[in-house]
Amino acid sequence: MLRGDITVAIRTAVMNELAEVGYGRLSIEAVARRAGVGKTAIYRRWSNKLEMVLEIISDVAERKVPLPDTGSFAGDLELLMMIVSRALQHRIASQIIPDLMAEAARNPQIAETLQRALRTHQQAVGEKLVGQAVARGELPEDTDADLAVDLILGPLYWRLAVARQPLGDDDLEKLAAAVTAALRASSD
Amino acid sequence: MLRGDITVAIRTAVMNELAEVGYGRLSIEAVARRAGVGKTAIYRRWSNKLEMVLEIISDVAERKVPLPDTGSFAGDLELLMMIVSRALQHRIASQIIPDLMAEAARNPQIAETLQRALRTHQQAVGEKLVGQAVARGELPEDTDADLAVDLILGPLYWRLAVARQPLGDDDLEKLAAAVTAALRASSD
DNA sequence: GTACGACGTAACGGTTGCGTTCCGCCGTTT
DNA sequence: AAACGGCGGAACGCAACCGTTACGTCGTAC
Repeated sequence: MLRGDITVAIRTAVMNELAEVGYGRLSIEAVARRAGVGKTAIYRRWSNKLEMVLEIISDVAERKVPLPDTGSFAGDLELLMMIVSRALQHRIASQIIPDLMAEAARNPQIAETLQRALRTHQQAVGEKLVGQAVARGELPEDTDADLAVDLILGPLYWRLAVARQPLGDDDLEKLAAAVTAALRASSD
Repeated sequence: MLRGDITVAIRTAVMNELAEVGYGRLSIEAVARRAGVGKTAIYRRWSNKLEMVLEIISDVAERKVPLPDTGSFAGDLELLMMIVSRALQHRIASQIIPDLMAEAARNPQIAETLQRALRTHQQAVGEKLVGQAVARGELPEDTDADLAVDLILGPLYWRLAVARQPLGDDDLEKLAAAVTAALRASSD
């Protein structure tokens, strides 16, 4: 019964509004204005701001990242880091993600939604990446997948989302090499 | 002329309010209420919310971190990571920092203030740490100090401020060992 | 062609915050 | 003793947004 095109307009309006003003200052009225839609159309779909954002965000966040398998750990790692760095340099994502992360620190529902989306996929990616490398003999058997995830995503997130410094291909290579060295030695 | 005790009350109220509701929803009225102070006392000191927060934050952020020098790179690194992890696990800091980081993405003035505070100190710490280690022959001469900072702070920030998973002393050791290995190999 | 229902518009009363102003109080300075 | 000035409190007009309601339009299903 609800018109699909209008739902889409609202969803993209929410994303853009989130990027521009953040969750804290996001207002239903502004979303309606931006989407060219009446407030009623929004309240017909969701009962309040939190519910609306949660539904839209979790929908976007749960789109799976393709798990790399290039045949070598170095290749997998570089591909993964490339994908993540591209994502974190995307205009909207780079605004929304840190904002929601910060919001999650004080809103358990947002935290849970993000954790489910992030952790599930990232942990899976990390475990697959490490598992493949261990199976190939490229990494020690006792390699810690969680540690690997921290080492891979941490510097990328820090550099791109926090320090907000551009990351060139050469930087990416250096980073990948460093992470590889770190994990190779991790059984010491 | 302005009473110092009142200024202090306002400052701490701002910090607590920032931690609880974030910059986006921080209101002068709430700060005044929390500080047990009239709005006039606030407007007598700052002309608006942005100016107030910037002044207070930059004041706090510019308190220098003691630069470690334990005599060995491993010692320096572990000490630094311990200090940073302690700071990031502090209740108020762990709420305020990601929030302001996210806000910085859309407010150039906040971005500049944070960059100045963060970058200046972190870069200095990174360069000193790496410099000492290189001088002692513990790291290759061409070690990239920026890369080192990314590798040291990235995983910590990711783990504590983003993923919000506790970091035990053993995890810290593993992380430090991994970073050391990464940097040792970075001249390859 | 009639009934249904989602749509936009407009308005509602209520809340919150803005930045400003005026007041009376009170401690300090002179 | 008098003047000064920061203080809290209260109220101002204004703006934004909340969540809800009523209304008229329009496309679709029956």
